[in-house]
Amino acid sequence: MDAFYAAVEVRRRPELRGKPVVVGGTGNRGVVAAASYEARVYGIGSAMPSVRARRLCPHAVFLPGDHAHYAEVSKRVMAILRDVTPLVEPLSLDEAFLDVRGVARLLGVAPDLAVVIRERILETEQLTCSVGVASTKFMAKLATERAKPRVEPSGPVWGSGVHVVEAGTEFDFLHPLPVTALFGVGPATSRRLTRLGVETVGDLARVTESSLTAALGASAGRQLHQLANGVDDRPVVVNRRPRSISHEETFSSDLHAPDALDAEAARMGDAVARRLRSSSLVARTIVLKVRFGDFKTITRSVTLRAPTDGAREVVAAARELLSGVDITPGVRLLGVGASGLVDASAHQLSFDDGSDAHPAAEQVADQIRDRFGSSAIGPAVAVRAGRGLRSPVDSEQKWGPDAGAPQADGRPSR
DNA sequence: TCTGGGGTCCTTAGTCCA
DNA sequence: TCTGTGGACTAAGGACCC
Repeated sequence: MDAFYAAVEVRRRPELRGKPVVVGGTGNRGVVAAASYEARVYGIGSAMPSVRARRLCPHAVFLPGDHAHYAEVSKRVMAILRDVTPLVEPLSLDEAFLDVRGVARLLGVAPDLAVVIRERILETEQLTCSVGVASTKFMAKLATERAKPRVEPSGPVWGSGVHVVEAGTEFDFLHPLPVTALFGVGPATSRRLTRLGVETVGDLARVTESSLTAALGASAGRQLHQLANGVDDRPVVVNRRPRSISHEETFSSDLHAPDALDAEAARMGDAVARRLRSSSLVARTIVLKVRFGDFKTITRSVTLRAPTDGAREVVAAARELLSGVDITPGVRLLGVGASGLVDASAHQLSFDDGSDAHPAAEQVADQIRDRFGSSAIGPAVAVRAGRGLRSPVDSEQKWGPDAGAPQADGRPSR
């Protein structure tokens, strides 16, 4: 999807059409989640601090974002794709891989299907998307980038919408691209490759695999060597089970009070447990993430005796991990996560595993939240500490702390 | 400039055990 | 019984993606 969150907001509020629209954190610690192409003309891009975006284009419309709504729209768009083929692998809310080899005889060849998909999404959702067609996943992704709208100083230039990499022309397409275009090449890898004299994918293809593995490690070296040479045999995978579930939050100002942090850990642990239950998963490992005022980030984790989806166990583990962390420098961000996930149904509870994974009280709490909203009930420690019971959904809607959010520990702002 | 939130995967180091 | 080795597992951190 093109500038997905921003496009969805413009659809809801047609008066914003043609204007620079920025979706993301509205506070001074937030970042941009999506920018309309009109906003990108000013140099605004995703992951940019909101403060900087505001400086670049003060008259842009800044919106806080509505994750639940985007998820709804995404579900409908994915349904359109599944109408074409059942082999759909969602990559995020606004991206998916399709394997259309099996439906070509029935519905038409891939380039024609790409046009059909664009038309259907535009017709039913009034949203534009770009489609890349190629013989491998990573090449299709690069082709999609080529099909997307571009930004020039004079304004947005709407792209072709579909880009096809014909068989036999893969290297003509691939080799002139900068290495940073490849999936998995970020700033750190790019720096190392520059030291090897590698600027383009073509340069990369000429480096031996052994040189690459020596510079980047066995896994990354091998993978990049293959990609640069057009090799990518990953299939489209339809049902991926999540590997981890987490909640984290940056505070509007650093927290110092142990009680306040303890309450936050409890609230986030409760939210994580609830999401585990709603996904019918249990977790073996609980992870606490702490980012200090100087941005130094640590994680602490514990593997439980038995997998759980119980709020009591998750919260207890998170609080225990927090108690072992020196918080005196002040905490900018706190997060609680669960990994080592297995299907709840596959996990047989034993009599002596120390957990009762589905206490009746938690099921009732889930029902109350389903009916009256997620702020209707929460862990007592969060209530006692006077923190609002922000729900997982509320948290998902945020890209950084609110503008003007109250100080959680009552300290004056710096 | 000043860095969100949700994820995935990889590397390294330490420990336990056969 | 002692020692070495390698695999499995755990913990922590880093890079990367949308």
